[in-house]
Amino acid sequence: MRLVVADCSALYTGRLTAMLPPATRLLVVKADGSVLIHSDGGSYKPLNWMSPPCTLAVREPSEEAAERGVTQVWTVQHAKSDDRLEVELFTVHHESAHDLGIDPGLVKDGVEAHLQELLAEQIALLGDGHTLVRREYPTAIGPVDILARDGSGSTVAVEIKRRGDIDGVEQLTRYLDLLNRDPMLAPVRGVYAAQEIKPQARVLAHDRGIATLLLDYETMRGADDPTTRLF
Amino acid sequence: MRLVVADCSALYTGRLTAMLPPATRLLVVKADGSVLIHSDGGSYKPLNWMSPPCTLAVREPSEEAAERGVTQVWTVQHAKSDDRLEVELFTVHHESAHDLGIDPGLVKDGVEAHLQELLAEQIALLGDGHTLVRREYPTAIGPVDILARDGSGSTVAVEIKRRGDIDGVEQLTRYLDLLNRDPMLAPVRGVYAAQEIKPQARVLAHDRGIATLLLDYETMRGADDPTTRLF
DNA sequence: TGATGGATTTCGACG
DNA sequence: CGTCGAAGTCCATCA
Repeated sequence: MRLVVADCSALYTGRLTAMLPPATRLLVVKADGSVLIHSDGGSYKPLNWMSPPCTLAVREPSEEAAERGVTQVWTVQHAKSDDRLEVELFTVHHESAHDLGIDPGLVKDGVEAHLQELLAEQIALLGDGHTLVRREYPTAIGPVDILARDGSGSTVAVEIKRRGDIDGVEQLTRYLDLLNRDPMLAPVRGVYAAQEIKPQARVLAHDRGIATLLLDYETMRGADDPTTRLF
Repeated sequence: MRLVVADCSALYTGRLTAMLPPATRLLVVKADGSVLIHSDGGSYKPLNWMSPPCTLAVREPSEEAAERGVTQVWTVQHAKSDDRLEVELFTVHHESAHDLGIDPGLVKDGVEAHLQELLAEQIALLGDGHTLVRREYPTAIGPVDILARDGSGSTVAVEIKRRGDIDGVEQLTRYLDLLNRDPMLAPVRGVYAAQEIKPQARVLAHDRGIATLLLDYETMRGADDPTTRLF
């Protein structure tokens, strides 16, 4: 990995065109040739970048560019598309290279898949007497997150989201349309379960006879068997 | 901005729980206190990070940690939530600090808004005889990207996407349902225009009587007035 | 290898 | 300040 702090300007052309006026920035060149241009603010997203696979070529500035104070020109060309990033470097304030080796990677716990696990374990959150039929119940248009039966034996389809937006309601509606055509299952009720449900999504869901269920991850995690946790 | 290259491990707890085993990585501390942990590969996204507003506290390791070789512990606490990032540093290979100043920011050209402008200018792409009614035609559930009339005077509603996914078809369907209730406009045809249309979206659109139109940005940009371009 | 859907999404616009 | 939709989205999973 190469780190360069320099005054620079940049031009990206590809899926869009984006220009970066001259300023002092951090340039990171990773082992795979990818380049990140970071400012001293914002979030984790660089101002500009090139994703691998790509190649970096460093060359001398043209005479015209040299007169503007440019000392190096970086051309980063994507290997499989016309995406290209051109960086003009003026003063270089810092430069260093480091051997990092390969990274063992990240271990995650607590994403939507985990919410689904927990709700399947704690299916009574849907109401007393509910039993799990199965997770990822397959249909022609994709799997339903959870299929269950309520106390009276009728079918319940559950769509789980971390953030309950309107598109999740659309998705569940499509599943319900399909499931209700199956005489073995019909009538099927819908439940939209999420850690957070947007007002518009709630309104649309209730409008379509779909119940909403707010999931409390901390509580659910607390109630689950701690031996199944990753760490 | 502070740059540190060090052997480190990290633990993030907040919206999820994520663990990073020990390895050599780049740590970036931005002026606003935010922290990025980058490996020497992947994309522009860090392995782990903390977004501003947050505060970084550096402290000595506990006795137990010191015995494991830990030399520093960084605790990055989000200001408004319980999100927290804990980094244990072992050997530090590099450390430097740089004053970057504020960044003038990025200038973009060629996003969805631009596609909409170009299609409005070149409305005949919908077919001979089409005329523009207006862009961002307001409805109760949000603005329709483009409203036009075809050669015979009947109304056409256009939804524009860069990438034509299934949700765009759903969106246009909702608009059409609504617009078709207006006797002044009905019957309204739908056109789904995008630089790329996913097969499922195409099938669903045609199933609902919605036409699809593939947009070629380069050609459209070539046909437009070059003086209106940003650069 | 391409399609699909989630994401610690981030980011910008608008009400 | 929330809400909503786009993004050079990235990314893993699955067919």
